[in-house]
Amino acid sequence: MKIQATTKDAHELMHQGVQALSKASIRGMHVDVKYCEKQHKYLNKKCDKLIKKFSKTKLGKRWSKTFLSVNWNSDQQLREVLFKKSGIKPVKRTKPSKGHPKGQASCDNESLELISKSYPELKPFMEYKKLAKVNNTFIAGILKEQVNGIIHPFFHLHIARTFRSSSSNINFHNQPNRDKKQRKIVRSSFKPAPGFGIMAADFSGIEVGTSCCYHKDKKMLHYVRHPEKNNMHTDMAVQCYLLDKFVKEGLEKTLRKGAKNGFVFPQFYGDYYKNNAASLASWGNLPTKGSFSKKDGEKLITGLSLGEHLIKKGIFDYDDFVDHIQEVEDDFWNNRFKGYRNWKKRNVREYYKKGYLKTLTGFTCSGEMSENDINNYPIQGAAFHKLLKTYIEVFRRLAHYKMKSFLIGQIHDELVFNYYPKEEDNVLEIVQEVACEWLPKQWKWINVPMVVEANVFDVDANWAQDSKVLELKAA
DNA sequence: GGAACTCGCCAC
DNA sequence: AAACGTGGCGAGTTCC
Repeated sequence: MKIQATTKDAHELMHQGVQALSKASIRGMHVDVKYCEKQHKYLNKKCDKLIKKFSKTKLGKRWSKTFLSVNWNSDQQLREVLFKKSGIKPVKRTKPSKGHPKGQASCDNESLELISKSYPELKPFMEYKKLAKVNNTFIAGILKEQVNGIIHPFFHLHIARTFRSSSSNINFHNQPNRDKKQRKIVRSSFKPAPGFGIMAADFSGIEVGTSCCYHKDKKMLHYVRHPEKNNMHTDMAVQCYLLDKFVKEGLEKTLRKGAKNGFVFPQFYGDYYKNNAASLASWGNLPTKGSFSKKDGEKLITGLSLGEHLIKKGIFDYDDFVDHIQEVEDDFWNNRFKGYRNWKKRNVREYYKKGYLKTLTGFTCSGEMSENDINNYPIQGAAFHKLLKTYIEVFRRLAHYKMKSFLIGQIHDELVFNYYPKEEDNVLEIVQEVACEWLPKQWKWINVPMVVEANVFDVDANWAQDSKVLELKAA
């Protein structure tokens, strides 16, 4: 696989991008060293306590007896204890590799979660693993990289095969966000320069929007251009779970998330209905084998449980549900988004004919690619390039107007600033102007509105504290 | 004592 | 027929 900037525009994007991003690395971002050190000690203590608790249980004792030198961080030892000494049946296996052609019995969190239903004593151990990850990877990482309270994460443009960026030392791209507890612990470490505030500007639905620039699918364009009329993820939740109506509060909101993260996005990346069904079931609190019952799933707004509701619709067990999701998949590509499907077919055909692909942003991908790769790379790359071009221009304008506010980095579809309080509105205005109006003028192939969600944190507040949210759109 | 591999998990 | 895209990194393990 090889990818090259084959237009002047693409070349300039890389050169200017490298310069703008390195300036952020050089300037760096402030971290709260005292907080990190305190948190590090506290988490170590907490981890010790959890392990002490676990080591007194049956499984814990068995582990100690089995090995001369116990290592609570060794998955190999855990495997031995669970699957050999205790006779527990593995939930799934790891990917086949050189050393293990059939894969090994997996002991990831998903497996432990299921096993813990019969062995609740595993709970403190699972908690330990979570906290150890936060402590050793994130808090320790910051302490290791900080110099005088400032870290200097790198942003690379030459690593990702899609010409996305990557980040290292520390990796600014994977700081915990979804899990509230982890987010709080880790993001509290990041603070603005004294007297400044943190601001983050997210491009909403950038990958879906960028896919539209390629396939121009009518229905998807309608969804993206008129989100207030129809909402793709809501519609898919209704279809996947056979809802009669969708209500914004309650379980339906979770089911919408399920449809988005368990069906729509995985489908875009090339996943298929069997995996989707399992994911959708777990989002809906349904069993992934056997019959559904009244007890399954939380209550819908109608008063019925989700399990009860599905039985009423003729979905009696998990296998019925899988069949149903297969039909949803079929409808998704052959009916709802057939324009997208046709583009994928054309795209693959073109690649096999010519041996390379072109992205809308002027990059050429050649070499060996799978069909999923062929349809993903151009979208993922161009989506990031929208952010990068915006980053460069915003950077240029901040300097041009001699503003104090500055960019500290980027997270794929999100610009991150330190804003100077008096310039708050100016920064928002610049982002709005550049992202929503200037960018679509530069790249005429952009056929969907650019929408930005700005998160403005209080002055001197850290990255985990409250922020106000503003939506920026073209005037 | 380090390189390479494996697994797991964090982000988009 | 097969079956999820892109990264970084910690920790354990294996091999040289």
